[in-house]
Amino acid sequence: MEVLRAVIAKMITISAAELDAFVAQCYRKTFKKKDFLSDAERFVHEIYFIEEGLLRVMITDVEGREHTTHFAVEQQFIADYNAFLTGQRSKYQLQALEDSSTIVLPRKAIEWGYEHLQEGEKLGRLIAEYYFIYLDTRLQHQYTLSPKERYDLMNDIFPDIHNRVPQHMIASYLGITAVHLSRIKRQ
Amino acid sequence: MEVLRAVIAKMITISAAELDAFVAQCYRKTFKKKDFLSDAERFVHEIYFIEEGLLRVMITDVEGREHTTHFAVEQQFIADYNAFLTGQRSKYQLQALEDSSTIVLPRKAIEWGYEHLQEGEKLGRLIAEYYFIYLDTRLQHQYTLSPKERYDLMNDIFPDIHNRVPQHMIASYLGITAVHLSRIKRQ
DNA sequence: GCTTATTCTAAACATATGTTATCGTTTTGT
DNA sequence: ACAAAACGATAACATATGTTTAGAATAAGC
Repeated sequence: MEVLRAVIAKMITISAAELDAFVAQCYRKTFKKKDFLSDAERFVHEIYFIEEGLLRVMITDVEGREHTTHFAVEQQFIADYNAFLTGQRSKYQLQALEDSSTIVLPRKAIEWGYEHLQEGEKLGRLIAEYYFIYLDTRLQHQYTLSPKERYDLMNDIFPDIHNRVPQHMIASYLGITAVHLSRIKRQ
Repeated sequence: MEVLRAVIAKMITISAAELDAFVAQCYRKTFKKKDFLSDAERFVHEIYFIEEGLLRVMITDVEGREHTTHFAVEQQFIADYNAFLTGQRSKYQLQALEDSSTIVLPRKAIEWGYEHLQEGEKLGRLIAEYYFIYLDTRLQHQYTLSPKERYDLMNDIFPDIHNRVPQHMIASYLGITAVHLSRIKRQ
């Protein structure tokens, strides 16, 4: 749990005792490649912290088509945070794209944190802000960048993604089809 | 400022004295139809609370095309929250679509709130969460609903929008062209 | 190590959606 | 009250992007 402790300690001021108490309420859970952490239509009561591996968030539309909306790797949090917050059924699925090791932060631990950690609310605020910034920035790119530019940007930010996830998922993440991405790369 | 006080009091537990002190750091600002509250490429240091009127958030792409990303009305907050949080230059513009009255929450007031209000951090968390949920839900709809369905949904949620904003902005908000929206309505 | 499944590219084809232009109608500003 | 601007509908046309299919290259599973 060392990495999780370090990540939290970087976000807020927190004592070792507080960290102990918080982390004691979390537990490790591992997933094999292609496992689903969480399915659509379920109620969501946990956030995952990724120790090792690579996961994605996807959503399935009425025609049964999958859309990948998010990739996450080591030292990041991942969840259907919307369903977690609103209490509504999940619309997303979380899936491991590699064998992965996660730490589960159950709702109880998080709410305990809001009440008992000195800066628990601040941690919650920072996480929500982080999620918002991530989403909004992606949206901005969707509006202002061409598929090709989004593709190049992704390669800058996450250079080894090609070796870790299949291209059709990258295409989906970029909002285009696999065929179209292949065409773009040709040029 | 009564409405702002009420909205805040509904979100967190807060004393009248705290509210007084907070609200004293805010001030009213009015805008005429078509005025810009805030321009792109600026640094953002305020959040607006809408007392009266209707505003939009828009972004301009490289080809000079405007995309409307958000409408907001009475009793809602509006801002380029991304730029506010990250300290980067604004990518969005905020524009009044009707003569509007707002209350400006300067960064100083908000940061003062985090430090001095009993539940200041919680208020910040709730606002960030609200923004996130809003964005994420829109994204979900973009993935899973057809333009026609998104149009119908918008009419359910915001029935009088047609009388308040021109159709080409609604189309832009839905992610389609004005011509296409006109075609959809014909059916 | 062999067999099966997955992945990427390519070509041919299909189409939803965008673009441009026109024309009444409505709204706005002075 | 009038002129100018903005707006909504429509038609004709253009095209970027999606769809389907096939085959060769890789990777995965037992």
